[in-house]
Amino acid sequence: MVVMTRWLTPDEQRTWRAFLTASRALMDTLDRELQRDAGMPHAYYEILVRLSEAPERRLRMSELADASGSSRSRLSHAVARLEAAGWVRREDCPTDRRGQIALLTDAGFAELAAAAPGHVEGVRRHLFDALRPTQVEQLRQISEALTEHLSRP
Amino acid sequence: MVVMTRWLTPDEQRTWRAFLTASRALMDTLDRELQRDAGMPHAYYEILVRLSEAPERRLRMSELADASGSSRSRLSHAVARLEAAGWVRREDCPTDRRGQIALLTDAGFAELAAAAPGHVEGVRRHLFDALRPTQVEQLRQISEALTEHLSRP
DNA sequence: CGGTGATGGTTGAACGTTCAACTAAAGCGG
DNA sequence: CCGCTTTAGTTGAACGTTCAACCATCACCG
Repeated sequence: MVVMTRWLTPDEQRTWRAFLTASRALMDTLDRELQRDAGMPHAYYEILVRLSEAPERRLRMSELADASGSSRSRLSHAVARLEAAGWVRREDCPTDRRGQIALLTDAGFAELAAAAPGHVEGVRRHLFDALRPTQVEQLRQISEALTEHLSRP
Repeated sequence: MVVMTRWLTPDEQRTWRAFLTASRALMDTLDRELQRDAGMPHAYYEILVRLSEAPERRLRMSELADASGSSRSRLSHAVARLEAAGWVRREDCPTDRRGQIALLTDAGFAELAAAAPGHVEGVRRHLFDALRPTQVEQLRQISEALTEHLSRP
């Protein structure tokens, strides 16, 4: 079956490349800052954040994977490292013998508390300082539409 | 010196998380599709694209690095792999004996031509089909503002 | 019940990226 | 022309991610 490719218009082309460049540059910058100042990649930071927001600072591995946007495998490896660093602990799940619960230790919480201000400052400087309030609102709507669309059939 | 952290407002918080989730999901999806259909990660695809657009399909390594948003080191490793696959070749630069020129081979061009339609279709489906024309325009302006801002002092 | 498929999570290998160290050549000031 | 700094690019090790295979347990249904 022959299917015609729906190529991008020049405008779309330009938007796509601009988005690619901008989001890559932003993420790279924040990742590098976090690595330099807190010794951890952004993915690990986000795992700690999600744990810190959970009731009792504990979450099932799969919920944590969903919340932090990691694959299960990625999370397994990551939690193994975070556990070695003493920032996270694992416990068996009482209601499901297959399950594991990850919990943020006090040391992990302290680490997060130390890293947060610098990182938030970075997000503000590199992202929000570049945008007008209208654009912030637009970016939110675009992002939400995108996520909505991506999580469909 | 004590510096007060400029925390994020709830609106900014929401925007930041939405953006994070959306861009990660989008990139992951496109990367996975490209890996499945063309056997290469998105970063390699982009290197091939930039080479294909250059005069005579050749670029200095550093120009290629800038154009494709890679670090020099990343590009070195990547080109080594692309060369092993027969898609790219290296040549000495005649005007600067330190320099290297990467050039896209016919095999590489063919590979790219085979991969492009599927990938473009993915970009259209996952990104542009989710947005209204106004939003596409907004996203472009936001992205350009961001890049502009990031490439400053 | 007992089988069958789905779910939760881990593992190791292959891969790609980063970081710091390094070589070599170019540019520049005296 | 000689040192000094800068630029171009590579290298290897450490790290993080992906992918596929895997084990264990659970849930459902005949």
